[in-house]
Amino acid sequence: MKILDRKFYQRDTIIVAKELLGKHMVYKKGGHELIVKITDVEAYTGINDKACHTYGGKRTPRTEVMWGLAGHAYIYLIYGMYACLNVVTEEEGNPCAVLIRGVVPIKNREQMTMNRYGKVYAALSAYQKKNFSNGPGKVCLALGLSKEQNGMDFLSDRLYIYDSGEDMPYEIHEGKRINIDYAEEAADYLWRFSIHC
DNA sequence: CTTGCGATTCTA
DNA sequence: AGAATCGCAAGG
Repeated sequence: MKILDRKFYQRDTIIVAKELLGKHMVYKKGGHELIVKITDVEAYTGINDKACHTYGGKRTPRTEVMWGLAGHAYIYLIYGMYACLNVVTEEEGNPCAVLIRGVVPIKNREQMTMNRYGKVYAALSAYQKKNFSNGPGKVCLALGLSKEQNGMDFLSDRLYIYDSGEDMPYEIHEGKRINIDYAEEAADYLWRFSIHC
């Protein structure tokens, strides 16, 4: 088990996105150690990417974290009710990030179920189990992440990503990013990466 | 201050 | 297919 270091994140966003697949993310909260495997991500490549929040060099209080050091968490609120988790990449001043779209629970699934539904896992419907954390809003709900954790460092005691050492027999699926129709030609870039599980 | 809308989710 | 729901950014 090897914790990803700063250099891992300070690289090309597409590469980091692909390499995050299959890695384990740890978040400790309220005495619980929540661990998930990353299965679905999207790359947002900064000022030249029409779908990116920093497109055209846009720098606002919300996007400030993306302009900073790689390996920090960029968490923002979407549609007034859901949080989305991103990992900042590239060198400082090159505001890019990887959106975590989907994960599967590895440890403390029961706690995640409480976070999300206030129930025990066994009480969930088949539909709820199947779609437990397969969307960016769901990932944050399950882990208990919200805007308050914006700017957290992925190189800290409470939040980090590690390589579990298991080999990656997975085939990486490439597709178009979701819900960015406004981004014109950038909407067609194949910058969504996922593994099956 | 006002306005328009979004890297979504759930239900019908 | 539609509603829920509000922070954020841009413009006046």
